[in-house]
Amino acid sequence: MKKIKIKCWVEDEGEKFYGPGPNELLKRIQKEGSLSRAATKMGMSYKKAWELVQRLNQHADVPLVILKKGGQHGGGAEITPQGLEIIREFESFQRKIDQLVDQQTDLMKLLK
Amino acid sequence: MKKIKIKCWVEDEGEKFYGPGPNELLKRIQKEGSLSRAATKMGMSYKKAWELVQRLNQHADVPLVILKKGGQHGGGAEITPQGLEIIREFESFQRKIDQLVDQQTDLMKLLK
DNA sequence: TTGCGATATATACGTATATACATAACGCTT
DNA sequence: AAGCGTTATGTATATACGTATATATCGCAA
Repeated sequence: MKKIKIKCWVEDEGEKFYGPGPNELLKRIQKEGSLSRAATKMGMSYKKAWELVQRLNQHADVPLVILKKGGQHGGGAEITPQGLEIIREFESFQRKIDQLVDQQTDLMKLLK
Repeated sequence: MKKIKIKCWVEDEGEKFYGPGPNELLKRIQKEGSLSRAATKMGMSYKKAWELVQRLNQHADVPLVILKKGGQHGGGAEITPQGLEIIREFESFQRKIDQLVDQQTDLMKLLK
């Protein structure tokens, strides 16, 4: 079945640093409390996940994710309140876009 | 400067066949009257452009591009009325999306 | 029938991206 | 001091992608 797809992200000087991937990663970090487990569960390599977190924190006034190493459980990861807010805003934007996509019946009629 | 970017396309069973690239190609074909010139001018290889046209025509009830080979000028390419309509509809959709993007000030405030 | 300019098509190559792997560093607990 | 699980980081490998290159095909004109 044919369908319109749309993808949005935030970039700075051509460097993407927030989009569907980072957004899902943040949500999984919140649930798992661990960057490695979050990455593994969404099929992303740990290295890539770690790099995403670096870029994310670099582009926010306040860190969105706090990574801790060592300690009782070996370390861990947690999302800051600002991180949670980004997730909410991004998904709210996504829903608005989805509504707009659903209205594009004229374009779809021209294709099979 | 940071900015929200958005990209939309139409796909069928995961195969993308219309988006910003094909849209620009169609416009250039109309201007140039030739697929090879259109591709060259937008920095796209002829092969890729030719494949795009095949996919495009395959996913419309009526061909969007007509390719002619041989003849006085060696051949050429032209856009059908349906092709022109697709361009109009796609760009109208793009403008609506751009408006929505401009309204997302809350998301941008969280990032630097 | 030869030449021209465009479309049509296959193959080889180079590059960029991501993954896999290996290893180090860390800090609490026992 | 040893062990544990996690974060931190470099390197090598694989793979997908686009591009470059080469060649064939077509139909009108001279």
